[in-house]
Amino acid sequence: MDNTKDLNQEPLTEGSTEGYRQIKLDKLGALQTAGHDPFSQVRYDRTHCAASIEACYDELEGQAVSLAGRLMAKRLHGKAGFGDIMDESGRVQIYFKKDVLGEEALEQAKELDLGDIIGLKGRVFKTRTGQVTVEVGEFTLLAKILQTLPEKWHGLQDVDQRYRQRYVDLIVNRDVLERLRLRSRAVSEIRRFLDGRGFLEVETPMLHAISGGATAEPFKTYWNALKSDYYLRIAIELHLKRLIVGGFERVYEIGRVFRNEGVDTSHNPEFTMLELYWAYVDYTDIMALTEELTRHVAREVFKSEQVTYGEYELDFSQPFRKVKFDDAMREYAGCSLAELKTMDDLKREAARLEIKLPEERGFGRCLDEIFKEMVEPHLVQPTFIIDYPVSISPLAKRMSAADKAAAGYPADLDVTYRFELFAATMELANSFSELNDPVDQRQRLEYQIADKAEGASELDEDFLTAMEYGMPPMGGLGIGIDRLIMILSGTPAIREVIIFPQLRHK
RNA sequence: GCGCCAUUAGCUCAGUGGUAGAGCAUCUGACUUUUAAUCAGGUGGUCGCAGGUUCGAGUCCUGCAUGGCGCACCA
Repeated sequence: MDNTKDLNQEPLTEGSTEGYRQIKLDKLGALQTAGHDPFSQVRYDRTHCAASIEACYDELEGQAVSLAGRLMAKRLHGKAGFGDIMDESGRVQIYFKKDVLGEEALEQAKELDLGDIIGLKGRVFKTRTGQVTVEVGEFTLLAKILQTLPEKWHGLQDVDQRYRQRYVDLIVNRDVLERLRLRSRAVSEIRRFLDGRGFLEVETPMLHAISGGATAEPFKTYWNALKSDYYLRIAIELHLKRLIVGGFERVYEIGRVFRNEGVDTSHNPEFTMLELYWAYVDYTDIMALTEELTRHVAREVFKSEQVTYGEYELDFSQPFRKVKFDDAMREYAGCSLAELKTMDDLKREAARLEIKLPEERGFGRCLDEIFKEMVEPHLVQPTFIIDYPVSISPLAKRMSAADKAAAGYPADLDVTYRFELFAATMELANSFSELNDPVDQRQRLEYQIADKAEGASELDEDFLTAMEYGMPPMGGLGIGIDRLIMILSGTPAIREVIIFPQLRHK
């Protein structure tokens, strides 16, 4: 494209999309012809960030500073003009004046477009209205915008475009950048917290030959060299447990897992999980750790243990409520686990409660459905639901007869040492004293397959073999990081806490 | 996958079968402390895409695409 073409030959397109772009291309071409190619610049030395100019005004008044960032506003006044420059820290006003810059540089400044990236050196002062400002002594164009930024009042509202062009969203909707920055800090803080307690971060495969560790439909892929189907992992669990067999005693992984399911305000098909395993402790230790971790991140990163989340006011400052699964069912579904032993029991209660059970699914999935329908909507404040039935807990250890008696459960009720953490009716964490009996484990996984649970179509024999080498008793934990960030940042939409959420390819 | 709704200028939006609009942005001119700068004058449209009804469709109908919400799927 000829960037130096005469502007007068294209008078009719100036207001069109191509026209806007062509005008900027022409400006760029003129600069390049004059030997001022912005894209030849490789660095710009800064002394300050934008936000520090106002924050440190008392020390900086009258001082020379250098800044770099994006031009976000222009207010021209003939032989002078104001602008706003934005960098990651924030914005500061800049002032161009002919007396200081000279005629040629002032003209170049007036040619700048909203969205151009510039570096500048200047003197800090306050205008007569008291606005902290940098009077520009010299400036350099570091990148030329060719597109047009969205409007300054309303920004970019179109949800589709916000996610597809997240870079534009980030430029004009600064709260998005701030929220994603908090997310990163929270993840760092989680690592610090766990590292400080002797946990070792590890990385395990994302490509799995057998999909396991959770009940979910996997994404399938194909490994050409091996001529084999593979799956993207749906959980991290089974590999981390192998490490505990091998002798690691405290491990965790923070990483992406993939589940082949729909998108809604609390689901993205790829999401970030924290899983950790801690040898020789039980689920009550993990419960304490989970509560401590959650409160720590709320306090250190989000600076508040009270959060407004949609219609809810959540309070993380108080000890989290602990409710037995059985008690929650009695209270909200009006039936105890002792009354729910067969598929017929479930059908009877579902009919009474007017719940539609999933078709062609087994006992566990249907019991889970009743819990989800009747109990979960009540779990607003941070709440641990504890002691899940074995039918929906294939990897959790069975409660001993002594513990069941102590907790008041009937001797014939099969419950496990398991908890889940809920807040704002959403599941945040899942944990148990891990089953380490390889014979029982085999039976449970076979039951899952017979129960037609999704993803459970093939036994992971190597995992069972690992367990046969002896797996110490341990507590395990999984936390949905995206959901935790949603809750702690008060953002009731998972896509607002994921940098590039999944969308249909256009 | 199902239902409802949306899609008009770069962005945010109005437009109720009869000439396609506003604000911001952009262009031209004026303006040396403005800050949603101001003032004057312009440019800018495949009304998501494809059909149909009608003398006439941005508007009504059908299909498709993308998105939103709800449902379904989903520890």
